[in-house]
Amino acid sequence: MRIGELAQRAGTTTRALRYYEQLGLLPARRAGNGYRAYGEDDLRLLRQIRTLQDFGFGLEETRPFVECLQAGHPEGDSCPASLEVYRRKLAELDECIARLQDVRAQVAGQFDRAVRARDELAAGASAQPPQCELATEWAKE
Amino acid sequence: MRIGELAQRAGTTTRALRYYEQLGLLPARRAGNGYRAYGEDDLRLLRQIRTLQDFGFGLEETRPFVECLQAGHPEGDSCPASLEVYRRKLAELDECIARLQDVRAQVAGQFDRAVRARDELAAGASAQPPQCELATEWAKE
DNA sequence: GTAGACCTTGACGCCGACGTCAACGCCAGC
DNA sequence: GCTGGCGTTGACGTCGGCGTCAAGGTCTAC
Repeated sequence: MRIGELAQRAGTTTRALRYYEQLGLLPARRAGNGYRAYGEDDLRLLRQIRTLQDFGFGLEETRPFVECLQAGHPEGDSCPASLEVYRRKLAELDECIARLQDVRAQVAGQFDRAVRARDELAAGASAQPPQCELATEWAKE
Repeated sequence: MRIGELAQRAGTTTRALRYYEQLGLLPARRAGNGYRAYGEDDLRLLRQIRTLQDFGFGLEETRPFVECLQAGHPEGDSCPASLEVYRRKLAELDECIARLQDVRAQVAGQFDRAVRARDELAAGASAQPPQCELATEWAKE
């Protein structure tokens, strides 16, 4: 299989494959004419890479999984190093989610405060509109 | 106030301030010798920028807030354009958090599956250890 | 033989928010 | 006058994961 076919079957591009090879992540045999030659195993590796990438893993973080498959193990995560990456990544995800939730709460607080301040100004001009915006008001204007 | 002092008081660097000026975000008056000259108002603007940056806002997203302050409004979020940015950002945050939570669940699933597969292999060699790992096992090894 | 569809390497571009360095100007204190 | 610590502009580097040329080689079909 040549690079174009592999790229297409994996839903990626030839440029990405060349990049992976440059990183030593997905080495390729060479045909007599210098063309890269891939096998079905490489498709497997590539799918593993793409899956992890969709999870937000960096390419270097996929390396243990790829090496695990290359070593002949049944799954990319059959090796301790891969499990370690899972653990690290889960911790990162938890931290990231917690941070984002905290930020969300703060931004929502600022937003509500700003809206209330605006409505109080408006209340001075007209009569008193009932102030029942306890939570975030959505898609106004 | 010269650039170094402002940077120090705002907890940032001179390079960042020059960058903001380049973007037209934080323009500076010039002293006779060509030095940038800032006032207390600029410190206010700068703090607004930094606060929003800490929330994960891009510099362009801070612009409405800065312009709002520059226009003489009491707060950076006293203007409709700023509220609009808040709304967009809240939506982005919600989407991002949901995506991360989904990813977290998938990674945790993969991790648990891989761990069970490993333990099943180990169970063949020794006796049957009680398999009670319903949830994620943490910090093993 | 020639068009065109594939392949090769190499190199620069991109995004954001600066870091870092170079080479120079300005000013205060000694 | 000279040193040291500010300031100035300009330009290139960083990080990741490629996109996008450019200039050529290779193979197939007509």
